[in-house]
Amino acid sequence: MSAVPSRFNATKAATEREVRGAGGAIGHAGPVNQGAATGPAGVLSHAVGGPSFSPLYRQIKDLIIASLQGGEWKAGEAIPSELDLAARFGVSQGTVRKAVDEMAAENLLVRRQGKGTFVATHAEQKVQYRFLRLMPDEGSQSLERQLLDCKRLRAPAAIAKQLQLRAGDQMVEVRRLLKAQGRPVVLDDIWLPGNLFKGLTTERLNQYRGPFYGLFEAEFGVHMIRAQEKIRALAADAEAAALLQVPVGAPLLSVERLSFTYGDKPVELRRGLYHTESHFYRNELN
Amino acid sequence: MSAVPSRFNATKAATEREVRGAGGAIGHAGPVNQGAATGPAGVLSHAVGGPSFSPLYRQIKDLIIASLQGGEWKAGEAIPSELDLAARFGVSQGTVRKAVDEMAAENLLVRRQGKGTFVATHAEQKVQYRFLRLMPDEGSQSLERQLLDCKRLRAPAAIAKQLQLRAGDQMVEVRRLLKAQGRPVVLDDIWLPGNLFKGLTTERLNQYRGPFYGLFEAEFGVHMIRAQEKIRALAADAEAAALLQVPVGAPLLSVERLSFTYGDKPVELRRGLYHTESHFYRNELN
DNA sequence: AAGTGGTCTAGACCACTCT
DNA sequence: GAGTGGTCTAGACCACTTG
Repeated sequence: MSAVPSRFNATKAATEREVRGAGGAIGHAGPVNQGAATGPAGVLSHAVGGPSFSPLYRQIKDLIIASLQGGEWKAGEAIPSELDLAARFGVSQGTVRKAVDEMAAENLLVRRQGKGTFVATHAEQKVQYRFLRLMPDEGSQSLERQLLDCKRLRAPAAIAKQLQLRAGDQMVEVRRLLKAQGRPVVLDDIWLPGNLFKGLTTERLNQYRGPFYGLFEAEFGVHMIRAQEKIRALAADAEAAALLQVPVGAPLLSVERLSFTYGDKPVELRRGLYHTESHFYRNELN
Repeated sequence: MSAVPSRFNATKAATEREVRGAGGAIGHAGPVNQGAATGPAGVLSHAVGGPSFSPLYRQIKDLIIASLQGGEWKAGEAIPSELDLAARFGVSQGTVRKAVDEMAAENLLVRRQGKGTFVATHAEQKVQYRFLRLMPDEGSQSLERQLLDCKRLRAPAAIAKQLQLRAGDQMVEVRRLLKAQGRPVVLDDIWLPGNLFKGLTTERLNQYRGPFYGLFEAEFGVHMIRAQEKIRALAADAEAAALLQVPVGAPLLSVERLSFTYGDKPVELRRGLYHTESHFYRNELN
């Protein structure tokens, strides 16, 4: 459940200061360090010179992430207040705040003044298409979904490798279209690890309203928190041309996406073909 | 030079508290508010119910941005220390810190522990290609530049509009190739407002080592801090095909970029055609 | 040793939401 | 009014860089 984190690491701080054992008590335990006025006391998580240096707020962050990963709080739910978390971890509210601030910046949590802090979700109207960068040239986004296929298969080596599975492991393959005003715009092929998505069927996918990632959170407890995309231009082959209703050889945007859950674990591979005649892929550079 | 910012805005805080005039003294002026123990005093920048609400750290941030915009510190230079800035603005170090934190998160400033805080620049090795998302399938990035053209012209309406100029205003047009291992990969057309880039010539562009954006900072004081891109797939026309050494009709990535400087002012429009046979456009989704 | 940013704490008060 | 996150301050000490 909870553990009081070790303070700092292999530094001079470990000398001449009060030192605590690793097995801290749960709940309110008072400030961890009483040795000096307010300065942090030292305990090392590795031996001197070890590879890990981590400020206290980052250790707190890791503990909160571990709780998210363990399903202690589900997508869309509130996590405990900052004061509660501070008491639980035996640190000040300011330290919890800094941990939560980082997680909010990474879109793991959402702060709402006066209400609390909530586990981020893909299933809300406001962030409905968090990972979808396709925009119409005119008008606003509104896409219909058409499921083409959903089947189980043994992982081909190339796909297995990216998902860190063994070739031949069970996996789910989904193919679908996204349409705008009845015209096909996106053809997606999606691959998911079979062990995480047991019971995923065509019916489940068709019943669910909202984006797939909302379904994955609610039904399978898999949160997509980050993704990498590789984008290229390529010519439509016969199959893609037919499905997207474009001539063979027409230029299409190829978007290959690898999505990660907590702990940088890859849990989805997706290959999208975008017809960019009246839509474009938007990106912000900072 | 400096001004003590107004505290908060049209809120209850403005009552029963010490109030300062707007024309604060420069340099160390002591804490602005002595009325209560530490709480902020109130002055309104607009009348009650005005459209502006801004916490103190954001007002400080705006003042720092104004100084950047005014050229008080140039790209790559150090800005004053947090304590100096705190004294200058009459606020605590913590408030300056929060302002600087936000600016560092937006890549306007770069913090270096023990050394100071520096104005971000495109001219450093570490961030050499901050806005270039093209990656080779194998090996590491190394591109040669070939300038094809640099001329002045009167702005066509479509381009002028995006740069918030009037049609017919002076502008600079640059065309160039980027090559990897001698093979052309990117064809860029670049449009710049003529009034900001007086004296930009083929020679200046060819002489400068490093990315264009480094030159723009150093020679013209124009910092690109943010950009929006619209990406599509299209077929190579005869001209692009010849320059990129691909067949006519070959699929290319079209990347249209609008870049902004301080104050969300657009200062560059760029249209790149990328040959994505052995390169791809990388993107991170959060 | 001095100066800079980085971390941590403690306490005050403000703004927002809900009961 | 109670509870939540948001802002601001003050002070201590740590880590890193430079002289």
